[in-house]
Amino acid sequence: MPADQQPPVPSVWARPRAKREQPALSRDRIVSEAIRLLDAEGIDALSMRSLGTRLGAGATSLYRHVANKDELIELVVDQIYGEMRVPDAGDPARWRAAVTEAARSLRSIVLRHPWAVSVFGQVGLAHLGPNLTRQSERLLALLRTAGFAADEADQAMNLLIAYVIGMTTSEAAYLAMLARSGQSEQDLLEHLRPAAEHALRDHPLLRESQSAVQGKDPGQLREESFTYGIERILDGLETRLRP
Amino acid sequence: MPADQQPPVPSVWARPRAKREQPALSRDRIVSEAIRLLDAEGIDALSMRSLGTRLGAGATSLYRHVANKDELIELVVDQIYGEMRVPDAGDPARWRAAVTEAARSLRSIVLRHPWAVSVFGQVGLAHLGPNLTRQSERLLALLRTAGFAADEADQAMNLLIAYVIGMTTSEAAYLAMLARSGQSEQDLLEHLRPAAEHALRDHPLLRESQSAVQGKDPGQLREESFTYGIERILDGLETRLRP
DNA sequence: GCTTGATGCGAACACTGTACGCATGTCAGA
DNA sequence: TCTGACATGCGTACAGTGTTCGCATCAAGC
Repeated sequence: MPADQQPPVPSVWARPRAKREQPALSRDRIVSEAIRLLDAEGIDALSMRSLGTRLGAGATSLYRHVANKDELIELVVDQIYGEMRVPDAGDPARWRAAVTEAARSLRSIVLRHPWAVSVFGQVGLAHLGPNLTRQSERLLALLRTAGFAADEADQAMNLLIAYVIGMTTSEAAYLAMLARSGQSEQDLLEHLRPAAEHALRDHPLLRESQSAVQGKDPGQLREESFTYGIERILDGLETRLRP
Repeated sequence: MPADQQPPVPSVWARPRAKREQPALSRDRIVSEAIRLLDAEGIDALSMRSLGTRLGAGATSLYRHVANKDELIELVVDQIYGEMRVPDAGDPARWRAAVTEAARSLRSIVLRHPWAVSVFGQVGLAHLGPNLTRQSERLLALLRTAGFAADEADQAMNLLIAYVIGMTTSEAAYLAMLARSGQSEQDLLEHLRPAAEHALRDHPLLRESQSAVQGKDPGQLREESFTYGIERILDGLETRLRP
């Protein structure tokens, strides 16, 4: 090999790259850019190629830091569980308020990241991720200080999380459809009106329920409905604390 | 064009097909074959091509009866809601038993069709499908005769369905993973042991809960946990009926 | 017979996840 | 300073995806 490997007309710009000036590619950067992409464009827009491009990298470079797309999604799901806020276990008398706050926090995560509900079914609840385990431990502490024994606290936690996930799944799926339609919620509902009327034709009770909420603010209704469920669950749990 | 379009050596077997001897392709046949395919091989195995092949048809023929894959999935989801059994509204005093039966029925549908949970998030709850609306009407009737007013019955129904969907989502995702692993549940748990111990290292309460159920039958535990949640929800609802 | 409308399907397109092998950059030790 | 080992990035390629389009075939009605 010749000693001089430079091209005939050397130039700083011709050299590949002086140094690795960026934080390079890392699992963390990949996961958080994936979340940004998902928040901005939804689940269908997430491909290894599109994500790679956003990171200024080739599609296949990601595979150095992530085993495959499924693993990436597990990481992404655990990451957003990290946004959950569970109050410290404190005054046992205020356990209802604390649990309610945790539940609202989980709901708001899902509404902030509505694509999440379309991967919960593949990932389960990502049972072993560090963030989910951390939050579970804190929620469990809340219930234990409220007075539940070890095994029952676990069941109570499952009940609470299942309710929040189930409720927000239907909310988030609806909101994602709304976003895809590009219309305002009122326009969409107006547009769906004939189909809805036809579907409820032979169902007087559903019609009655629906006309009872006619004209109210849909967002507030969702909020109230969520709160109603939490309140009933807490009522049901409370009967176990003082027989 | 020449009058004789037959090939030089005509034959019955050379002719495309004598008659349309099969029930042909129809939306119903497509949907039920899709469910068979999903039950047998899971969500990843469902492609328009694989489904077409199973029906003895080309992939693109399906598009004559179904707008696209998303619509097919909506139809499939509504179809399995049709398997739900909701008791007739009868004795108001037995509303807890009736609601419990409906909830168990919904759970068993999801466990029979575990792939469903990975599409709930895309489809919402398929709000306008004929089967779901029919079952909702029946569940609503149950709650109305139990004594709930129109608007509250609606919220109670949302609470119940959200809980069942949320709980079974995590169950079904776990069971799907179990099925993919090809191992028995005991083998899988043994195999996951080291990872689980590492994940729970700094979480004493989770460890305590987990060791409390060590050695018990996992299937029965899931059943008990589900029942616990339903009971608490019904307790919570009951406080609203007799103040 | 001829026309019309519904149905099936082969070919093609743009895209997907990912395996493989090569090039490059970093660093430890001689 | 040279050398080997290793980690990282990426171009290429492959099998498979959902879906569009235009052409062939059928049944029914005039």
